[in-house]
Amino acid sequence: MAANEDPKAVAELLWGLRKAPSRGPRPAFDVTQIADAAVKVADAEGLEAVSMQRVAAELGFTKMALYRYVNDKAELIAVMIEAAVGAAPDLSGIAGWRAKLEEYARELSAAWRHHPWLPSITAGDRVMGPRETAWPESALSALADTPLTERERLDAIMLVSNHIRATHAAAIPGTQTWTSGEAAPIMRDLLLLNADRFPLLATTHATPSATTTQEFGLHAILDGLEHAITQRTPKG
Amino acid sequence: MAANEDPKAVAELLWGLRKAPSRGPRPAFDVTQIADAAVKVADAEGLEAVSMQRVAAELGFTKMALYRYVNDKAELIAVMIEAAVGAAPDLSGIAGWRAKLEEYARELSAAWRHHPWLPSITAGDRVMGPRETAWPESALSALADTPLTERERLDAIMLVSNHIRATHAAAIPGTQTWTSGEAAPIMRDLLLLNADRFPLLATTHATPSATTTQEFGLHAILDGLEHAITQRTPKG
DNA sequence: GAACAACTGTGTCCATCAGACACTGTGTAT
DNA sequence: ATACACAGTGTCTGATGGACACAGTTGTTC
Repeated sequence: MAANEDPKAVAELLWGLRKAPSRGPRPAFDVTQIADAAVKVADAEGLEAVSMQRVAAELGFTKMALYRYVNDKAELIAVMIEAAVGAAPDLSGIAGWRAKLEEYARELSAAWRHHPWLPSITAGDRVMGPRETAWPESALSALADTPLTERERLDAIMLVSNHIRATHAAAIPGTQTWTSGEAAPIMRDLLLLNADRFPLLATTHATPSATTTQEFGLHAILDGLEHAITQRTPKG
Repeated sequence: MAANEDPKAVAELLWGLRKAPSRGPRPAFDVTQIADAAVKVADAEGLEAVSMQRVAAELGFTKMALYRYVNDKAELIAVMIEAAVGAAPDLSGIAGWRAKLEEYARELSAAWRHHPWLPSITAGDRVMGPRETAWPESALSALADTPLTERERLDAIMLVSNHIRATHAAAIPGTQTWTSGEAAPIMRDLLLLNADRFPLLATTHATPSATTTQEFGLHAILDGLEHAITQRTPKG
């Protein structure tokens, strides 16, 4: 559980700056095969099933062989992410920043739906690979014609991405927050039992609505951004 | 690393439904002392330093003694959360839903600042204890006089909470996104080296701004909610 | 008061994890 | 031909969460 967390080494790995050796036996595989195998395990059995042992077994090699390609497990995770994120969407064919951002959110959500373990580990300070980096680049393009400052554009796309991330679990099939998962029904019973202490929560029966939690939040965020944009746009 | 994840058992623990035994030796301590010790470790050395061994040592007992009070580590985490979350804010003295939500966001942010490990583990489907449950109850009170539906109110407060959670790390002292952490400067160098592939990101020099990332997002969210609220409010 | 049953904390054991290190074998450069 | 750099393997360590048997303690029941 050490996970060296050496961002410089991770960067060299992800951006192809590792020097290829000239002498010695040919490697039996490469780092992308490791990444693919690990992604396969994570997709099938969850991220917690991904161990050096398990991934090595998937490739038919011993655990320690992986350490020739990857310094530690943190690097394994890094290449997994880079392998699992798909191609960033091209938003140039869409008119208007709002439609672009909506499409971006949809694409992001779809990518994460294919790899449910992805959103949780892509949070926080981290070195991204080139494929992943293309995503925020794409998102920024949506706001290019906007009067927002560079800083605000960055904040705006993080706001959208973080919202999709947070609502990801609740947005999976047709489930909704407070009604999905196995903890939710128990939580509901507890609230009803303690309705005197938590009247607002207890009476919130998760009324079915036309929009999902994810849609509601995205809509609100975009409305808020629109407000900021029109405010900065000189009228006339 | 099993973590039984039995939400029913967790609920019994957190809501005080565990039957107290009548016979046998008196317990040397109780579950709240375990929780406090674990919180102390997490605050000082991070969540990853919290192991059964470590917490038991803190109390001067063996690891296995803890299992008399807690079924597994998942329950340890659960009582840690309940012990660490402070008292939910009372928003009744504040006028207007927007000011109330702003205060709520501030309080939430402050609570998490005292326990930086808290936001990451409080995400997702989970059984909450009574102290923690008081928080969303408090947040809902901010929107009570609002024309939003129950569902929308829930979605709204989750939107705010999730935003605070996501921007928490970046909001710590005076740091900003893309400039905090040890990965950020490396990421920056990579972007400059590959400015042709990522022109928008590369030229985004994280221009200093008056507002923080957290403030910008919260402002946008509240603007969006205001839009939804005024839209539903019959004019005249 | 004695016997019993419930309960306590302890000691021992196991599987699994990430990772260090020594080793044998292999291919290339000299 | 020989030396060297590299490959994958086997073995070991320390930490993890947790199962289980055990001896000691205490309230309940006779």
